Amino acid sequence: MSISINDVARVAGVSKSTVSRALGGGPVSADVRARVEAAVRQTGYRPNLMARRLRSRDSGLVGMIVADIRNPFFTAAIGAVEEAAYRHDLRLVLCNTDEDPQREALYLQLMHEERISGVILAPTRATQARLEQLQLEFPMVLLDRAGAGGRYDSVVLDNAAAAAELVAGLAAQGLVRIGGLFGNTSSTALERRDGYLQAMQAAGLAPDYREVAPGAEAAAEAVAAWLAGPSRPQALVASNSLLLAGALQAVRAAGLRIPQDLALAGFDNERWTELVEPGITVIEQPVEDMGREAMELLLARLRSPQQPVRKVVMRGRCIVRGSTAVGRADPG
Amino acid sequence: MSISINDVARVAGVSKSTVSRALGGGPVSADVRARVEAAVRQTGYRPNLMARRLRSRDSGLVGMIVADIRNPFFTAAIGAVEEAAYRHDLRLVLCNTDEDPQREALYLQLMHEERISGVILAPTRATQARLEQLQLEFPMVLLDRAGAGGRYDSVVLDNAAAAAELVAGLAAQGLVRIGGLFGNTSSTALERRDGYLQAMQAAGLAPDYREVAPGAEAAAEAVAAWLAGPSRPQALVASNSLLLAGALQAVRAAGLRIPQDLALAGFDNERWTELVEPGITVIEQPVEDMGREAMELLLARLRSPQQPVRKVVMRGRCIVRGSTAVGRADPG
DNA sequence: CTGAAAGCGCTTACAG
DNA sequence: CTGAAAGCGCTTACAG
Repeated sequence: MSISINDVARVAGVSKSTVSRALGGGPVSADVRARVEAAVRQTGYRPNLMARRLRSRDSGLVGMIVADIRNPFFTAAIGAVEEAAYRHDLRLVLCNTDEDPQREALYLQLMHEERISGVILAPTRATQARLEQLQLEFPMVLLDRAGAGGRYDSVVLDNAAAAAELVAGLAAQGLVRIGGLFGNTSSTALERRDGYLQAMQAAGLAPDYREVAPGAEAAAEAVAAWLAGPSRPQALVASNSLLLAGALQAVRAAGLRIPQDLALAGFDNERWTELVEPGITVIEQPVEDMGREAMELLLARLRSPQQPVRKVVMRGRCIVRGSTAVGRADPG
Repeated sequence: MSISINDVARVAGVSKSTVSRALGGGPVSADVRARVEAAVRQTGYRPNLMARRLRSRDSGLVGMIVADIRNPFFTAAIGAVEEAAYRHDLRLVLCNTDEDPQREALYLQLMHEERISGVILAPTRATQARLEQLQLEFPMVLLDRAGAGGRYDSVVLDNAAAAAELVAGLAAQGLVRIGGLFGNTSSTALERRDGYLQAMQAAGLAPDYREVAPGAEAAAEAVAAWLAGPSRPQALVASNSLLLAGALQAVRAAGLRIPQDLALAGFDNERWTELVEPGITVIEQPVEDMGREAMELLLARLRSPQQPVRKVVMRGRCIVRGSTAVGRADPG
């Protein structure tokens, strides 16, 4: 049997109300406080959070639902959110949906059953569409994937601008057949595709892109077929680091040289993008800031539920490396 | 105000006991079951898990405490554990300690306060030492880091054998100054170091190793100094993928060729180890299996608390790539 | 098969 | 400052 507040009360010789107050930092006499503290030590008492939360109607829990825990972008975001939660004395319940809308729905329901204080979510497109009509009982902040919708606070990258910057850089080097490789589950990929399309049009180039499942395997397959096909691109822009890795894998397998045979650029400044040769040109996302900011938005919303919806758009940083240095010497 | 079981009972025209039974799949008449289900739909009722857990004394929660969420090994392990938890209708509470023993202690205490059903832990050495005397109220399974201790079920790699295999491979190519690079926080690193030492001795070679904080930055710094020093190694074995990446970074910065100037090998078959040129020789860990197995051990322990302690040791697979192909043509 | 009652371990008005 | 009482939303013996 577990030790309860009653045991402490008995040992300290006070009522359990008083123990509760002493533990909660309420107004108690110094003598009582000392006796309670001694009793806690003596009994090894640890409060039961289930009971505390049930009674106080505050779960002290924050949920985070991400689409792919194996994507380093999300891992880094989780780390930042966890850190922030820890600082605010909140616990983080993590859910991984593997881009499955059904699991997203299930987890959102579960969050409700947990009477969670708030949720940070990176939804699939499918879920995103239904989010607007959803009547949630807790505040939610969208991270990385927000779309145009307006009901939720969100923190995202300026995806279109970032993708456009990559394309513009390639076009400026005289490349013409610039292909795009985008995930097919996130609004983020959609926005990057739009930025790609706009930049291609601005450069007077004909777009050519593929949308694939957002993992390295699917990307490798798609790119392998693409490279073997009739309209081989001169450059490829991939919309996340997993797609980028898959693309690189296919390029290597095809025996093509980078950047002479194919220039390559993508998203997320993973360490390996600097370790391969030549290094890969990427958009670096301020992912730690994004995670922290998402938590800040959530806390602000919890404090004042009625405040206007905020959308924080962050700027990516383009890191130019050898993979796009066409016509120049490889700096690697 | 939230909808409670009382509201459902009123709408269905039965007592809340009956609602509870109907929802829990207990013995109720078909008529009542239908009415309860209709009432649930009508009211939009969702059970309050806090209350349910408090009463039933079963949290349905599994905790996972890892040292570094940014280490892909742990990310993959988390994914596998989460998947298994999901299948068994358990929720996963994730905690990240950043290799900080204080946070480990805090989280373990928290797990108790959550009345968590069980915990999967990858402890630092500091915590590991104290684990034996700890009197936990929940079962715990050690993942990846177990040491010699005997009180807990665990699933680990045969670390010494794996490290020895890497060293033997390098020694077989006539390399003499084979350096080791190990993390300074985990028993895993310790075991890999021991495997390294044994293999060096078996090969009649003088060991030379460094122990560093288990991150890429510290590794890069240490290796940079090492390479610039008087006894530059001919080969380097790194005990995880972060250290390996840091080492590679330093090698690149020093302008050395792999494997001619320096052979390189390490742990964890991250995708990038195949994408760099030459590819890096690594020990692949069956990380998904390890995560799944940890959950299996935990479930078995929950079912029969008195069963003997089990330690599952898994074998790594050595994947030989160009980074250790000294004296042969680079296969990359 | 169903309901009334007790109780899980807390916190929080309410008196004093 | 302290205690007795009520109650958070459930589940689970206990009767019937």
